[in-house]
Amino acid sequence: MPELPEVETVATGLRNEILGQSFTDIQINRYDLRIPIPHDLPALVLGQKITAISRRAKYVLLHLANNHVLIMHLGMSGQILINPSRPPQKHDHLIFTLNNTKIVFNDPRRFGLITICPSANLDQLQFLAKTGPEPLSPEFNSKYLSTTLSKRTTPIKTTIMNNEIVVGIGNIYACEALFRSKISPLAKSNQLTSAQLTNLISNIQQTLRQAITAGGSSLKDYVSTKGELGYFQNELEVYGRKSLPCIKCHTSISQIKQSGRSTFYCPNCQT
DNA sequence: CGGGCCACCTGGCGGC
DNA sequence: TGCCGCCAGGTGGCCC
Repeated sequence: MPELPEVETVATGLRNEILGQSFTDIQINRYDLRIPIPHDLPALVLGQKITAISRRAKYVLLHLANNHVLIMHLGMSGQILINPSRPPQKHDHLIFTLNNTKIVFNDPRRFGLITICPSANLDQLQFLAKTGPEPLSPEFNSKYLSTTLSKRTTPIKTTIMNNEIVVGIGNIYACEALFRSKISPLAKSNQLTSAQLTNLISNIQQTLRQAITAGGSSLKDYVSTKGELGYFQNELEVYGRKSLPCIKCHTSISQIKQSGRSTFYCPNCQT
């Protein structure tokens, strides 16, 4: 279930628990995640102190004292659990131990990944090499967006989910931000006015920030229990509401497919 | 190069 | 109860 706010929440949770600690053990139960776990990962990680923890796009980055970065991605179904009280489970693929803390990486669908690279090579890493700005950064502004979209005829929803344009906006937040902006997900990217783009950016940022705040408030539950509490489910205004009345105008919410992904929108409010 | 489609993998749910 | 098909919050590759 991870979108950007959730990954941010995970990174924050890890920072609170294991920043400054060193790896004392690693148990790898299976190597074949989306990409194979490198066989030299344990050698590069064991004994190393975590000097910083950050997030880039939907990747959690653990910066190590030996100038390597441990990179983790949750895919569609991944969880990172800190000292879980539950017994080990089938899809606990990797377990890190740091002094008294256990970090469990669980991912039933194995769309997630764990890898490591020298810090200096991070930007050239396959997954981060061609990525656009962070949605919450100053670089993601209307000037950037209008320039980048000027020749794009792709529907705006597909565009804001394109990591080369802007990273970290998943399907739910794309739907929610477009709803708040009263922009149709089908609108061609290059036909939006600069006022619309400014408004869209503002709504993307507000929605993400709001969800990060919500994630933070239930952080403890999230890391200590099941993980899939759906802490922001209550705040969703359009996602998952097919055929239910729009909360603003009571028109029935539509569900369509765009680039293979479900899109929910109000055909009356969003034009 | 832009844009659409598909595959990767497992589990949950609704329908029959 | 059981089986089947469909669906899922991500991402990159391939093909036109």
